Amino acid sequence: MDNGPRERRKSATRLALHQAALRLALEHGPDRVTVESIADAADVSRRTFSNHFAGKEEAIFYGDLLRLRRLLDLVRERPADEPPRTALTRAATALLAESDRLDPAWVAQRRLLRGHPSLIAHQVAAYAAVERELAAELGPRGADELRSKVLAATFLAALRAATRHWLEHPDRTLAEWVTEALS
Amino acid sequence: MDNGPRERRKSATRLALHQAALRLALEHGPDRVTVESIADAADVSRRTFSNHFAGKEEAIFYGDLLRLRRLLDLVRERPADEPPRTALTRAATALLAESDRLDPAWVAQRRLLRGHPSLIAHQVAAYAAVERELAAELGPRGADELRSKVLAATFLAALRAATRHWLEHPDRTLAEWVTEALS
DNA sequence: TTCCCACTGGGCAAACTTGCACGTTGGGCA
DNA sequence: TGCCCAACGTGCAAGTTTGCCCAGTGGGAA
Repeated sequence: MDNGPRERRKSATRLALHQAALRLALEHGPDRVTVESIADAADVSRRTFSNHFAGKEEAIFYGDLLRLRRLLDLVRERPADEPPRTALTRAATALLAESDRLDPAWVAQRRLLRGHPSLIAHQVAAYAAVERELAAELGPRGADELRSKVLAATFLAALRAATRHWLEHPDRTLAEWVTEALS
Repeated sequence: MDNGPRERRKSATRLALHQAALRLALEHGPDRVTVESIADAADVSRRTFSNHFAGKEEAIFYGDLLRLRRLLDLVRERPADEPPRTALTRAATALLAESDRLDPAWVAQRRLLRGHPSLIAHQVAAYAAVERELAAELGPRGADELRSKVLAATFLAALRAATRHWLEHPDRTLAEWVTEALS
């Protein structure tokens, strides 16, 4: 983390592109949004958009990617001798504790997904990549290769299920659903 | 005027540096402000400051420079057959009409000048350069070389005098003082 | 079908910003 | 007086953004 003006500017434009993409997608529907309109909304050239994202879907899901990477970091921050399942549960709890103020953009993003199967392809690809990283992180904690993969897959699946469930039953907090799902 | 993202960003940086410089100079005094602190306040590197301004004084007076350049443009916008003095008067009136919402930063800037003679050197240099440009603009309107220079000099001097007077006697508007001074 | 056109992805050079390094300067202190 | 050091100005290479370019794609009209 260099934290000089250069890095700050770079992630600022990336964030601006993501937020513009998400806002426009929610506003007009994901299909009626052009890369150019996103770039304009972020006060950046179309070319610069391509420097950051391979397509509008990637820009829309950038927030999700950040969230997943944060989860990975939290897992890595767990003590190295912690058993795999404990580390995963604690990391998930920590992630939810960080974002207790429920990010409305993220909720909107989730709802956006439901009606647009084309977007889901990118979503699962992103999750698959993170899943591999997550499994790799579990090896050093005493899980063989297969068990690592299974744990990572089921863990993320449980998270997704709890989130989906929460969107339909907001009567309890997301944290509660997640805790229950992980048990 | 290209008005693409690049130009917008560039003048935004310049403006941010100017405003940071002015704010810090008013806050701590012009002598106790370093180039680095200005750059930090504008979220820009020290090197970038040097790419825009030769020194902190230039950054502080950038607003003045913009104002003078705007005056020059207004003179150029006057009909080409308008006699020199009329064009000058009308341009000054137009400039005042544009900035009727009295820019508090500009007022503060003027007050800042009064206690710091070192800053005045830069100020007069800037005015001298504009004065030459202004004189050059008067030639095509039927004034010989000497008369152009005299007109430009007296015109700017009258503006400065009216402004100074207004700072001490804010009981009438700047526009009124200027109109009176130019007559 | 064929043509047209908006949208897209990406190569390329130029512009802008940045980090680093180096030499200079001017004020404070031993 | 001589030394030290913060602030400054600037050359240079690398990173980022931009404008312009061209080729590929897909959907709609002739």
